[in-house]
Amino acid sequence: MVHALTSAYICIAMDMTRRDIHNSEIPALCRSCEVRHKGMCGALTPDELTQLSRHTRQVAQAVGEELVGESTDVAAYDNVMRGVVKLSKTLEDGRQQIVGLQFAPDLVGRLYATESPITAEAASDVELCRVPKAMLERLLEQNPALRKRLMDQSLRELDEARDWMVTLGRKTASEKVASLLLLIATHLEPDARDDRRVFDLPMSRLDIADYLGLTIETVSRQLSKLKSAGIITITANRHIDVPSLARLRARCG
Amino acid sequence: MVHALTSAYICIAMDMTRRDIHNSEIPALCRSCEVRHKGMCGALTPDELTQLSRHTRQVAQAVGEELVGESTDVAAYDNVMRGVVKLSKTLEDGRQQIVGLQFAPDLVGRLYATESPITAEAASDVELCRVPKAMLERLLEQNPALRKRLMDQSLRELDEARDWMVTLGRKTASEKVASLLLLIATHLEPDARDDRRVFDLPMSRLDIADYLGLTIETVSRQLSKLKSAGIITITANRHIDVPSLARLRARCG
DNA sequence: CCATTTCCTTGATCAAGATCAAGCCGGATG
DNA sequence: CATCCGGCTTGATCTTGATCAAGGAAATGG
Repeated sequence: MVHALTSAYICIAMDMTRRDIHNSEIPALCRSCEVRHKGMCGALTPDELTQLSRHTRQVAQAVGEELVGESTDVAAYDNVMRGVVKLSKTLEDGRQQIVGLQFAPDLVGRLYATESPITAEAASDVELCRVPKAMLERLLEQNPALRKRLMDQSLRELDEARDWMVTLGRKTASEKVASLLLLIATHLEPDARDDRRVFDLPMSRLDIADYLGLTIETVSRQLSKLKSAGIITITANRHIDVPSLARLRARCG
Repeated sequence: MVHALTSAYICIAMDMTRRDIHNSEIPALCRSCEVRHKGMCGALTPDELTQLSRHTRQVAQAVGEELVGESTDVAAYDNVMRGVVKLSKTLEDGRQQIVGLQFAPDLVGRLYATESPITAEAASDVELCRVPKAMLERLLEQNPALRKRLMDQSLRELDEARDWMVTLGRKTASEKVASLLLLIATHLEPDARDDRRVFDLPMSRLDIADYLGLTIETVSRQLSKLKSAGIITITANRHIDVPSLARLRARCG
């Protein structure tokens, strides 16, 4: 299920399209960047890129594999190339809460911390570029553009976390489920022209429940309700068709 | 109720005690920093401080006053000197969720954004130092120490937001209330030696409910339960005595 | 191919917390 | 001083979502 990666590169949010990258001075190792949106390559000098590529490893993780554990030493940062990574925290008695999802081209890993405050796991099959911690931090030191990218990602994640707190604290079960579908639809089909979205849920019902602070039964019931209300169509458990994003959004509270 | 501020200064997290500040080269305008823990002054050169002080205003806000509104232009950053600032988001129908609390010496305001994604309000009476947005961003450009401070604050806020997501999504009402008391106790009495904490709640029951994703009735009931269980003593509605922090923490789930 | 297991759905019941309602308390006001 | 008002508490009832339970569907493995 997991495709082999074909070259060493690293991508972090950068306002540069793939075409831009092709046209730039950036060495070949960066050219094959598969990330749909934008890659960070442009934030680095050719020298830095060459240096980086020597230490970067491509990693493929199957569903459920753990990238970093809670209260575990952080040895590397992972750049998401494909798939979805879930960030979670667990209470002593096993109750779990997913506190964030990361899509390409996010960087997984708490900057500067020696110990990860959260667990990062592959929610779907995932492809990663793994950079040694010290390496990235050194680059960060000397490269203002890269620094700004990561500052922006952190601030965006903070905004997203706070948005989600509203969902967790104040929305009903059906609003929660609608909000999640909307979130995933906009991340997986960001550039669709019209109001329709078709995508595969990159996570299990349990993951959904843990992200929404619900039980799987409630999630299942709410999805069934959205289905019978004609807001969505579900086939093969994971394949979702949202004929009108506007109609879905109206359910988000 | 709000004390007058006595001099222009700005304080942002910095590993420098008040004594250090007194002993340093930093000009007089910084000396009267009232923030208990650490001030940022040391992160700035005397020149920068002088320049900054010309543009900094001291502001006092009574309970309930708004510092920045949701989707409102950000013109300045506010450095909290005393009191508690609540960060909140509101749904169309009025449901509200508090998504963070800020204590001295936090900086209030979404860095770089032109539009604030959240509302910031005084939860208690508050004293602030207000810096023009452009000014701080210019300093940020040229001062690595300051940049690191703010990066660290942002990452800490992200960690805190994610911690709170567990509270919102997976804890019971009584665990939520216990978690909040613990949070406030550790912020308001950070350096108490023993296991006892005595403090005044810096927020109303409604604020507490909005922070915990509960109703005021449930909050009230849970506080009464903690009281009758002998975990806490409440006098005058706001004054809390926690004889044993460990016993409280045991309730936090 | 069938057996097993995991994931998902649906139904019945239960309980945590919301809602509705009444009253208390302390401070402000005339 | 009496009244008013906002913030808080407490009680009664209701609703939402959890829990318990059973069975179906799809993936996995022999």
